[in-house]
Amino acid sequence: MRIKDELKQEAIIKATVKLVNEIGFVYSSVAKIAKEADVSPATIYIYYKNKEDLLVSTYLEIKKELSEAILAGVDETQPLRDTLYHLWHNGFVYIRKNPEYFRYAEQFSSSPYADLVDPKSIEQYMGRFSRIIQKGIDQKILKNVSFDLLMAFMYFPIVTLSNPKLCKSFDLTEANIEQAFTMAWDAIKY
Amino acid sequence: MRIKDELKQEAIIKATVKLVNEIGFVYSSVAKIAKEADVSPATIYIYYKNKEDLLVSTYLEIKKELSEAILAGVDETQPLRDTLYHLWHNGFVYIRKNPEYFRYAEQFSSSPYADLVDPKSIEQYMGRFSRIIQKGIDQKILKNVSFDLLMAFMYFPIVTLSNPKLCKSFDLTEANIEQAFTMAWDAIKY
Amino acid sequence: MRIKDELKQEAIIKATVKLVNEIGFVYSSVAKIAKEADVSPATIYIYYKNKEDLLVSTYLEIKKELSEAILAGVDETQPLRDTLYHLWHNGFVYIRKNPEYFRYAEQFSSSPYADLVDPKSIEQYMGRFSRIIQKGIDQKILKNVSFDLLMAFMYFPIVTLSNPKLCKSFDLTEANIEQAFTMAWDAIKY
Amino acid sequence: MRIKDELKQEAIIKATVKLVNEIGFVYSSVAKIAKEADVSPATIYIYYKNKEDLLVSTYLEIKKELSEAILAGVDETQPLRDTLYHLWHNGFVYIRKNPEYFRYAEQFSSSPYADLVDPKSIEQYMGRFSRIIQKGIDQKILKNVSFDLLMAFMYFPIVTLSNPKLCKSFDLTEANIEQAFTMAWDAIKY
DNA sequence: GATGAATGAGCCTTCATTCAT
DNA sequence: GATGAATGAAGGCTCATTCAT
Repeated sequence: MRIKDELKQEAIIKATVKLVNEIGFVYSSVAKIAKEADVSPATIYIYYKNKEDLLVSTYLEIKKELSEAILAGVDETQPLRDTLYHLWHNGFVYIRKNPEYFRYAEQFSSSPYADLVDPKSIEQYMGRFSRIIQKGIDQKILKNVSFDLLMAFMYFPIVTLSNPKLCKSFDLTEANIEQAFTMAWDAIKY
Repeated sequence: MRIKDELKQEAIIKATVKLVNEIGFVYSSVAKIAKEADVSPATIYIYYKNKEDLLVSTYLEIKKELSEAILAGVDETQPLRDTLYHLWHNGFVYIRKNPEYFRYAEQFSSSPYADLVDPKSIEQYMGRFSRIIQKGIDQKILKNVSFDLLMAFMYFPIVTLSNPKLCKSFDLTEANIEQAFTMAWDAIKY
Repeated sequence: MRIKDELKQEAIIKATVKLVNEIGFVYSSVAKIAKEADVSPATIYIYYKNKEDLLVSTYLEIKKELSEAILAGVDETQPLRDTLYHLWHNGFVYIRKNPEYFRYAEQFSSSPYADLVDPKSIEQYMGRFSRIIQKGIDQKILKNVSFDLLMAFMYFPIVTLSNPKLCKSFDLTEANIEQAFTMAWDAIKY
Repeated sequence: MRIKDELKQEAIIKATVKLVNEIGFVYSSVAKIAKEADVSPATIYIYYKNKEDLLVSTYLEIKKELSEAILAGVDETQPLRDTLYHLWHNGFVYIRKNPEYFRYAEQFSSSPYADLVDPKSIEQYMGRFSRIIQKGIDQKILKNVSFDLLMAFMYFPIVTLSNPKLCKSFDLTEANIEQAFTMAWDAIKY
């Protein structure tokens, strides 16, 4: 038996991301993705159970990459503000380097496919971040509010600001990233 | 001749919103909407030029309602913090009362149909809010940062927190609304 | 009771002919015809049983006009060649003056609606022409061939030559009309 | 992989021709053609870009066949009258053998789809015929009149006479074909 | 493993016609 | 008589998926 061709799978993922970015989630049919990847539609069904599986897997792959990128090089022994800024900065840098992956994830999140993702598969990436936050609350460095609230000011602004549709004039420069962080920090600090 | 049945149009809008909330934007076909509204598919085309028109019109209608609700009773002579809290509170109250309209608008914003909306038709609702913010900056009450940044901490958290998909455990109680505002205010105040 | 408005009926016929000429038989929907005639679709159903009736009636109306025009001023006491030329000329003149009626009739003839016309309603107009022809045969002025054959060379060339789609460069000038007749006459004469 | 099933494509063409002949151009929907061909509607779109392409391609195929049939075995060294009779006869024979193809072509020619055919693709078949005619004019065997006029008496009568709708009692017997030719020849000869 | 052919279900939209005023 | 609203059926076409090689 032949083994699955990694290059082929990669081509499929790239085509998926590219098409979703170019023509949107709805119009990215399996046939079009196959054509873009220079592959038969049937081939996609060798690597993925169905379209849903393709889209969800691609999303999870990106989400994993993003999470790893965000947590890269984090040193929890540093002051909390520095640690959080490190995370914050990592997030923006990843998006700046991989805007098309980020946009795919954004589109996916607000599509009906999002409901199909097992929440645990996302939360696993949050574990460490969650613990860092909790420590900040315990030490009375952060406001003692719900996790959702802290996320709303420490994580989602990254997404909002990086979305050119929502924030047309916010460029991902170092100065802007830092200025935004100051605001986020002011929001959550005790 | 027969006059247009207002109830019929309303039924169409309600069916549209309901279906989009239940099964998502993509799967809400004209046929399904018609069935839900207890109307012939062809009837929809009496009231709307096409599917796009139906969806966009419904969105604009909601956006208008939301904007009016947010600006209702605003008194700019009050201290800025009070004014902004008033707006903030109005927003959450509207969403609490019309969660299905809000969710429709959210899904619409992140769909390809969003590109079809003339930006001006949205910005018109922002005018007054924008002036209030600018005054705050001029008086050095607010941080002197870009409008996008202030929006990211003063407006989009409303959207984020109200989205049960993103914030599962954030209920729109008065206490939570106020707590969230404190954070937003801390983020933007000078 | 009110009487039917002749102007309205005429507007409907004119709109029908105009639209069929402009956008073709297939695309001339009742709704479009109604709009062109500045009338409600329902109104058309007051004057005509259904779409078929509208189209057939319009056709018959034109056919009648054409037949009358062709036979106008015919004097059978003249030499046969002169009589036939008179008819021939009349035909071309009518078409030259009413190209849109002619084109409508042409399109109708080759549409499925044509099958719905009672052949008798057409043949009635042919009666006199038929007798003239028969006399020519009896007097051995014309070839003793079937009526269809004589029509193929004495009548259908009018239609063919007047159809700009088929004969792009044949203009309906007097010289051309006469030249064509000479050929037709040569074909049928004994 | 599966290779394209030639039988399937042929079935589609046959079904198209059959249906157009039976129920007319307008009512021959893709769905009905598919059913007649015992094929899925979607399959038709594998072989043809769209309905237009299906109809036009079928027409061109027939036109090509007809043209080849007409020109088959033509020997220009023979006397012009014999050559033309050969062409004339060939045309009738093809139509007699393939009446359904001929009727399809006729209906197509007078449908709005006809406008979509590149005139050149038709004219190419006319080239040789056109040269034969021109030689006849130069040698003063034929009347010195426009090409359209010669066509009106040498080509279109074939079409007219073969159309049972127009000429109910003209059978394509050898005697009739010859008789008709005599008339055509009389029309065009010098 | 890989493919292009093949498909039934469903898409958005328009149709000829009737209804209610 | 005249109308615009209303409709079920059907239009052409694309979809996610499976088949056969």
